[in-house]
Amino acid sequence: MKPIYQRIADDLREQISDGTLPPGSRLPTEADLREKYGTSARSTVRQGLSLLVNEGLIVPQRPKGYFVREIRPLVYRPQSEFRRRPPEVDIYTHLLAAEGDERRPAQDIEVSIVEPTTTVRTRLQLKDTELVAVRRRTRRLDGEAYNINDSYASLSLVEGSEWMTPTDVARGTNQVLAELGKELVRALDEIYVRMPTPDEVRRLQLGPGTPVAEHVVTTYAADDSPVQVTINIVPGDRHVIVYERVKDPQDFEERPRSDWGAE
Amino acid sequence: MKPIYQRIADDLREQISDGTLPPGSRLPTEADLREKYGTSARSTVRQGLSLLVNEGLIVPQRPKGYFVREIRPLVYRPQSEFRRRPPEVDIYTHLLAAEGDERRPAQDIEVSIVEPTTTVRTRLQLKDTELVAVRRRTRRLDGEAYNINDSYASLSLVEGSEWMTPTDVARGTNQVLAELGKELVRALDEIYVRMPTPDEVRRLQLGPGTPVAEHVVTTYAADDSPVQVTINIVPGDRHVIVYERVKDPQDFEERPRSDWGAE
DNA sequence: TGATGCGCATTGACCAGACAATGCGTTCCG
DNA sequence: CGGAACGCATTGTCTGGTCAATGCGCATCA
Repeated sequence: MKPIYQRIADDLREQISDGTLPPGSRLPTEADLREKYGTSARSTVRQGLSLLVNEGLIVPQRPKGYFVREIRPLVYRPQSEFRRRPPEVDIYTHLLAAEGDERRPAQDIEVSIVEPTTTVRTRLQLKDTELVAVRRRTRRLDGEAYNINDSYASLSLVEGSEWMTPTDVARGTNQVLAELGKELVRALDEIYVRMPTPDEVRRLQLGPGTPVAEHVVTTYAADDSPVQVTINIVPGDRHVIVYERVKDPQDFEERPRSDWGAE
Repeated sequence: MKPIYQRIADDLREQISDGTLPPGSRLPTEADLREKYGTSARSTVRQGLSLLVNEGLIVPQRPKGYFVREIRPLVYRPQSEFRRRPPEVDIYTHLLAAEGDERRPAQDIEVSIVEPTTTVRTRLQLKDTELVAVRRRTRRLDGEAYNINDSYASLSLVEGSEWMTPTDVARGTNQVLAELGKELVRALDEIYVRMPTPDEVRRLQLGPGTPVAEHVVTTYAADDSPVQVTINIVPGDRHVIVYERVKDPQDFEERPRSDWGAE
């Protein structure tokens, strides 16, 4: 026999996924459920609801009740600096509605000098004592934070340059790096999927049960030396991460082994 | 004044991140914590611990106690079918240890004919009545499931072909599609970050607080018609998703506006 | 009319227990 | 010596409450 709190969660989850409880709608109150499932203890009902909360399906709004979460992802394109036109030819756009949605963006920029974390140090191949400069940006849409974006570079490289101004750089910080002799020609993207830290929850105002993608970009100059590490924290409930790939003509008859879009 | 259960969670989280409680180590028992924080009610302590459980930091093991989770991500490379040599030149490998780790892989394959979900139908641009074939694979490493991989294609395209055999296809199913006149030349990757469904928890034996990436690959033929949709479910605690990008010489002096590795 | 205050429904935090389930180690017995 | 039985520590499920916090609507009053 399944525990009561699980039956409650399963039943409600079912109703959410089959549309009986559409996004934005209100769930039965704890008291309703307590009665319906014949379980007197409120904690049991709460235990069931907390499952759904941690799955990111519902949010409690004291004292109004529990509501089915509404999500509306934006498109996040790590490749956007590469592409000439938005997507190749836009055979995809019918899939990805509401791009940007014409809502006005804003961002905070803050520059400081810090000791690098291990993540940053290994990727920039720094010596133990070397310091780095960091350009921290929090991006907002209609005032709501939706993305944290911290770039790190060796202090000796960017010191005194425009890279370190805490304002928008019109021609782009990559251009600044290029003028410093480090044109970025290659990048490695690592995407880690995890739950947010309490700090991230605060800065991004994340609801419960919302995972994030930690998107670490290491960029390299033509001589294969790492130049910059950027760590993006991307809330899962507000974004789809999108990449486009084309078959490289050079690498044509290689790797016939496994399925494509697989592995 | 912060609630007790939060203080408990904060203190323990701190100890985990600063190494006082290393991965694999055992936490104080509920009774210990109850005493330490002077809170009599067990439920309060449990509430605090459940926060950490849902953040994926600890796992309860009845009746042994709570333990700090150990994670060891594998590298997941959506682009692997493109690349000729493993990574470009391998200037990255020092970052990504334990690639594959020489553990022997295995997979279940299962083929069936189904009505497409909305996700699949829109991406394959199918008519309402059209059926699709699906090739479902569950991949294991040392018996442990680590990846679900379902490919969909229009039934009329693959019916009767080797694509539908529920066994490994030596030359690759992409080759089969090529022989059917649909060589795959372009792909769109969408990555959604979310909590798993109960079904995914079961199939992948996910611990609590483990988010997943839903990686949807739509592949296109040379005439821009969609051929196949593959949905990968990638557990966050076992994988890093890795992409490599190179600056396209054609698209050189474009997009100077925003930072690179940014958006 | 408009602002103020009050009640009320609902969730948040906490208390003080009970009994069940489950691994693990120890003891006991053949 | 080897296996079965038992006890024990610990978490899992659930009972049956209390008081606090918080929006919201409604009534009250200037």
